[in-house]
Amino acid sequence: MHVEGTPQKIAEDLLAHYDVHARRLPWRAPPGSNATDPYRVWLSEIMLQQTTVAAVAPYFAKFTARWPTVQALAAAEDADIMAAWAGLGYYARARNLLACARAVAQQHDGIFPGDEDGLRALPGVGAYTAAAVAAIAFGRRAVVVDANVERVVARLFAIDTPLPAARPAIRAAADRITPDVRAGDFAQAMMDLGATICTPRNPACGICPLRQDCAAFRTADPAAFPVKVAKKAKPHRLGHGWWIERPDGHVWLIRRPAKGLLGGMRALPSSDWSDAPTAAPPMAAEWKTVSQPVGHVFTHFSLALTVHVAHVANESIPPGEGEWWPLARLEEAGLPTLFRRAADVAMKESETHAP
DNA sequence: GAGACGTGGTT
DNA sequence: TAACCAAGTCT
Repeated sequence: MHVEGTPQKIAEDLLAHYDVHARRLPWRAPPGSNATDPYRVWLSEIMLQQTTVAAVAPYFAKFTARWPTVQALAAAEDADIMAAWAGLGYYARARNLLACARAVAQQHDGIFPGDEDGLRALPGVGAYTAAAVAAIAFGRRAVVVDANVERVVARLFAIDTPLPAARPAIRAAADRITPDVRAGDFAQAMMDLGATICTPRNPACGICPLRQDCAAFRTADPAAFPVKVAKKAKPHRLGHGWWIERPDGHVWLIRRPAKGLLGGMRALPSSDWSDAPTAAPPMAAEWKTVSQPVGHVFTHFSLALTVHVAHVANESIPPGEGEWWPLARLEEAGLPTLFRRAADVAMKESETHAP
């Protein structure tokens, strides 16, 4: 009969491994250093929500260079934050980032709350992020449960209840193995383990420091945990985007409504996105249609955006709110990826058919 | 509880 | 190719 790892042994084994193998990441204090800046921890945690380390790294560097403190970030213009976030996705995070920075600057004297409840009350900070910042930045014991921890814990204890129903049991198990000391290291060690060894597919059990503690390791298929229900297929949608260019090198950009998809971001004027979008151009002009639509996959649907190009006079005024943006500085407009790609194909079309 | 909410990399 | 997945939050 195998003796399952005690909670203490699991934490000890994991932290010993972490002491040697911790990933060096830009938002992590160097080994042996206790210098954790809550601002940098918080910023990294927001950026890392549903986003890979590789994608976050350049954005973290850019943000911390431009806005080194929460006060600096709080003083930034909305448009500058949104443009700097462009391409990282989940733009509600950028809106909440600014709201949170301003709340900390104005209501907390620029000092982040040091406990989970205080953090949880801030915009964009949910249960995971509050626990992570409390543990990593403030050394508080907190039960930090993200998708990595869910997977590691489900395997350690062979929890076979499907997600999301398994969440309470997983959380309770995570609570049991969370140590009273080094809570921040423990949380990051669990996430490192999930990201590098206890991966969703083909976990590297052979080099796992917890394999002797792991119930799933003793089954035929450790990767079968956690059990998940199948997701439904994404619908396909169609849409039209309108590239309106002036001979003096400007394009007409709008800003999308603050809420909803790509909310608050600059964009090309576009139709609704549906099975049968309205294809009426925003203004009378000689429109050319780019032959290949821009394909883009969002979280809950995929889109084929047909791009239409028109060259209009310098004096023309498209309908509605918007601004003429200089083509030479298009990168600074901070277009989300869909519209950046639409701009690419539109400009290629303009090149080809220039008068 | 379930759906909205981006993007890019991997399988 | 299509599906799956990533340090989740909000409604």
